[in-house]
Amino acid sequence: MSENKYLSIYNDLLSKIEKGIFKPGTKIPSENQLVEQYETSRETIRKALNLLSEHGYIQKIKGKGSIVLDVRKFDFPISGLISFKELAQKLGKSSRTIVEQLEIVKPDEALKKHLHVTAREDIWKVVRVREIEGERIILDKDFFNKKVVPFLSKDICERSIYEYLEKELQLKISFAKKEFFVEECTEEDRMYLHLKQYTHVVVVRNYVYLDDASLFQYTESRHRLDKFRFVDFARRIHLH
Amino acid sequence: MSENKYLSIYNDLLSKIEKGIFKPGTKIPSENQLVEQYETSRETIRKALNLLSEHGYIQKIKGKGSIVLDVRKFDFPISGLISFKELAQKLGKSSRTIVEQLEIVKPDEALKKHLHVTAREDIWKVVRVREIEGERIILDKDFFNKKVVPFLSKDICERSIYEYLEKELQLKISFAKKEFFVEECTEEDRMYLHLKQYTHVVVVRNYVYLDDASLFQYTESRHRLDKFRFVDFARRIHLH
DNA sequence: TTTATAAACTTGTATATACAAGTTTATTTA
DNA sequence: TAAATAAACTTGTATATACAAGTTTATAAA
Repeated sequence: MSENKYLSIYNDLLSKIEKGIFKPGTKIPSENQLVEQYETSRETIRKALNLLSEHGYIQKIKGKGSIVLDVRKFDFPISGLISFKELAQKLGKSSRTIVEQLEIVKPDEALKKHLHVTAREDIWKVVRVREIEGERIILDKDFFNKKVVPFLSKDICERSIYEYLEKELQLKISFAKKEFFVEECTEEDRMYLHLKQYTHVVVVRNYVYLDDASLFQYTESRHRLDKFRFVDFARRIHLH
Repeated sequence: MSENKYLSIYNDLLSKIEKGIFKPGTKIPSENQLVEQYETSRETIRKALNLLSEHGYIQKIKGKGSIVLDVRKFDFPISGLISFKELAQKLGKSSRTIVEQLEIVKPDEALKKHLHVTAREDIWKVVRVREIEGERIILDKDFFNKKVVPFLSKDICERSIYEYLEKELQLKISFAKKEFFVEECTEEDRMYLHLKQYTHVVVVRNYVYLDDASLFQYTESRHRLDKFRFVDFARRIHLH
C-alpha cells in the first residue's frame, strides 16, 4: 500500500480505531508491544502514535500508555482537508454537484489579492452548487491559476476536482488556510441557493497550497446558515 | 525557561519568525546549520521544525530547505487553544469581561451529556459577557466539574480562568474539541448581548480535556454574527 | 559554449542506544 | 496487616549512525 512504514502503521492503527477493534477509553498496545507486532523500531512506532495523537485519535500518557479517544461523538468527523465528495460519502448522505459556471477569466482586484496573481493571468473560475438531499445548500466558487491547472471540464467539476488534480495532474496538495465568517447573502446566493428566510450565509475562505508552498487555489464556500457545521481538534502546547 | 531542548528551540525559531528576523518566503537555516547553532543533534532540530510545520509556520521541502510561510495574512492568527484574554491581547483591542452569573448547579439533561456527569454532581456555572471596544459581543457559558475545580471567585472569572486553572490548580489542559454552528438567538442572548437586528448567533461548543484525557470543562460560546471570525490551518496527509 | 556527470548540499526514513520520569506491580520490611 | 521499598513496566527526551531521495553547484566532457 504505502511505502512508508510509519504511515502504514498509522493507517493500520487508525482503521482499527475506526472499526472499533480498539475501543474508546481503552488502551492500545504499548510501544514495545507494537514494536514486536510490526517488527520495527520504537521510533517508527512513536512516529505513527504521534500522528494519531495530533489528529485527536489517541491520548498518550506518560507512564501509563495510549488511550483511544472517542471521535464518534462528532458525526461530522473532520477537521483538516477533505473534499466535498469524500465528506458526503462519509456522512452517507445523498448529494449532487451542479456546475453552474466554468470559464476562464481575468482576475479582478479582490481575486488578484486572494490568488497572488497579476491582472494578465488566466484564471479558471468554477461555480458549483452542492445539493444535499435535494436542497441546494452550498455555493462553491473555486479559482485556479491556469498555469498550474491548464485544463478543466464540466465532467471533472461534477465528479471531484481534487481527485483529478492529485491523480491526473499529480499535483501535491499540501496544506490550506481556512477563514470562517458570516456575511449578508448576495444576489448570487439568492439565485443559486435555496435560502429560505435566511438573510446571512456562512462564508469559508479557503487558500490551498502545493508541496512547494505555492498558492494555487482560492475557494469561497458559501453555506446556508442552518446547514453549516464545522469541527476542530486542537492541542495545547505546554512549554516547560 | 523551558527545560525541553526541542521546545525551547521551537520557541526561539517561532519568535524569530514572528519578529520578522526570518521573513516569509525566505529559507531558515538548514538542519545541519541549526545543529551547530543550537549545539544539539539533528533529530532534536527536526522535532522543533516539525512542530513549526504542523502549526503552519514553515513548509519543509525535501532537498531544498524550510520556507517561512506568511502567517500575518490573517490578523486573527490562531487555530488551536487560546483564551479570550490571550486573544484580546494579541489583537491589541480594548476588552472587558463581565461576570453575569457564578454559581453551583446540578446538571440538567443536556449538561449531563455534555460534561459526562451524573445528576448528583456539583457543577460550576459561569456566565460571562465579553465586551470588545464597548460592545457586548460574546456570551460565554462555562461549566466545570466541581470535583476538578473546587473553588472559583468573581475575581478569577474576571481575569482569566485558564491562568488560574493552570498556574494555581496546576491542571494540565491538554486538548479540546470544538464544534461550530449557527443558531437562532435565545432570550438569554438578547438579554446579555447587543444583538442589533441580528436573529442568529454563532455557537462554538468547546469540550476541554486534561492530560489524562478526562473531560473537565464544557463551554458554549455565543458570538454575534458580524463579529465572528475563525481561522484554521490544516495539512493533508499523503499516503504512499 | 553547451551538455553531461559528479559532488555537495538539502530533507526524509529507519534503526539503535541510553537515560529520565511517571505508573503499576511485586517484594520486602516494619 | 500495613506501609515502605524495589522492580518492572509505561512514555519522553537526546544522541548517533546509515542510507534514501530530491536539489543545487561544481566539474568534466563533448
